[in-house]
Amino acid sequence: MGTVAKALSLLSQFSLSRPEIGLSDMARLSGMNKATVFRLLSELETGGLIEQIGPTRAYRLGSGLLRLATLRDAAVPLRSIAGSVLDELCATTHETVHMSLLQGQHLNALAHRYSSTHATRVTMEDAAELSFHATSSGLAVLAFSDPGFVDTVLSSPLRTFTKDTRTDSAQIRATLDSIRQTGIAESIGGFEVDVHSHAAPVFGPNRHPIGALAVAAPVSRMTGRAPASIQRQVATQAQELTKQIGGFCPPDFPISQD
Amino acid sequence: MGTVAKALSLLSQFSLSRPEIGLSDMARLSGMNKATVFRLLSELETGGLIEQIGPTRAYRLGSGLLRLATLRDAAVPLRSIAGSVLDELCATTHETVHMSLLQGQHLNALAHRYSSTHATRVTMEDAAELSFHATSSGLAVLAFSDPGFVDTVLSSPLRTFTKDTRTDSAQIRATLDSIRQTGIAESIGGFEVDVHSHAAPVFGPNRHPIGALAVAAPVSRMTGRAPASIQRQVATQAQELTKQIGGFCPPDFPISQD
DNA sequence: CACTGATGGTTCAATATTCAAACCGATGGT
DNA sequence: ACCATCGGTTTGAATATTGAACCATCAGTG
Repeated sequence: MGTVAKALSLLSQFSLSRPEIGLSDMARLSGMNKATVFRLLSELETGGLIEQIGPTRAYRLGSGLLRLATLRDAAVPLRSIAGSVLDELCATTHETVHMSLLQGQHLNALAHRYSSTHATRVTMEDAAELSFHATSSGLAVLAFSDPGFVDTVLSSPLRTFTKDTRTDSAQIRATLDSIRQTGIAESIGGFEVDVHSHAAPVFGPNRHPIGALAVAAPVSRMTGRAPASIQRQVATQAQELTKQIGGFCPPDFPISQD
Repeated sequence: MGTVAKALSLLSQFSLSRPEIGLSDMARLSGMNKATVFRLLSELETGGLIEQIGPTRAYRLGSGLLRLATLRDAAVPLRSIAGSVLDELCATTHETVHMSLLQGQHLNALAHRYSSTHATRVTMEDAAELSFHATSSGLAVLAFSDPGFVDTVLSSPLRTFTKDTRTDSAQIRATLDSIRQTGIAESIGGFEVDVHSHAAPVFGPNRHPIGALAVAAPVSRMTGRAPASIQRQVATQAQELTKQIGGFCPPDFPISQD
């Protein structure tokens, strides 16, 4: 692992639940030497990617990220594009919709929209981590990830979130096969009880999945023609999103492409 | 310069006007060897901070920045806080307001608001670079930066943007002294003709300036009591912003602090 | 077609950087 | 006073980085 990769791995130690990390903690979390971590953190700090807090001397993500994200957004307005896609999908499905982003080994919620049509809705938290095996978004991404990554994910312990969480790796592989046929993933109460969600993968410029677009509804409303309708809509919107960010579907993706 | 710093310096080569950069270009721009640049770019890519575009093989800022910026924003909601401060300042001054962020050696616009009160307004571009010696925001930041940085800035060539741009370094130092007295910086047509702007610095947790809050108006409207009113408002809002992001004014800052 | 000058990407020996463990001063709890 | 922990610094030994030259490919040009 190169030096830069190590430095970047420090960045990914930060999360919603751990927004600030001290030097020694960081060394432990990353499994690297304290001196190494210190130097890396110092360099990241002068680069503005992290900053040190006064009294406790802990580190947190820095303000320079805002500028870089602004520039990224200007070059490839994913957020705004995703925004309009989310608005559209939310308006037509009348359910909670969200988009997630694949970040290294993790899938995280990036943005979401609630519909005001129904009194009950599925609630979400931005930047929340999504499980690969238990969420529709995770399955959608996994189905089109390279086999090595799938092996990595499925060979690590699969957490049970609800009584309906599927944790049998062979069964999940079968599910991935069927997702590859349809381009749509589904999870019924596997991550949160009473939530039935559909998701479609979104692809980047390298034809690899970069995330997923999903619709999450209460189980009770997903009856009759509702699932089929939502599947169609989430699939087309995900396709649209892929196209607008300059991405391409992989050759084996089932839905029409140009 | 360490390896990580070099890698990060590649990131800062991207700008609004150069959102995509090829390998050779990047090597030229950064003054580093092509092989070095390639390895750094590769590592940054696996880290998700940049990504490579299909056909042309050029590089651009990556989607991983969105997640990091989201996390940063969750930890220190500068963007949302700045948003409400900008809204407030815009509503009370009826002029274009913006916030800028100090990023290493550069000051960049981060967010802005237009007022719809007047038919004429000053327009802005997000992530645009602001000159230190010619803008009110730049002067506000410079006045409270450490002397070494001031020397660096003032000893490099000072670009002339308009006929009213001040480029005499001794004169600028005198201006900085008076800014230190008042806590407010001013620029009349020094950066863009016909623009009269006022700015106040915003401080981070280390009592160092992290950026500035500014109000930019047409020269013709800055008459009578208008400047004094704007100065008061931008100063109090900048103070408020500093407080809300967990920052502290330096000991020599003239405006009341706790 | 061959030549030219780009491009992105790769190789390898010389070299500068990074690593790991021990150490330091300060702080805080017992 | 003690012990543990903190952030930070030093050391020779180990390792990664460097830069020039090289390759394949492409686009334009005579």
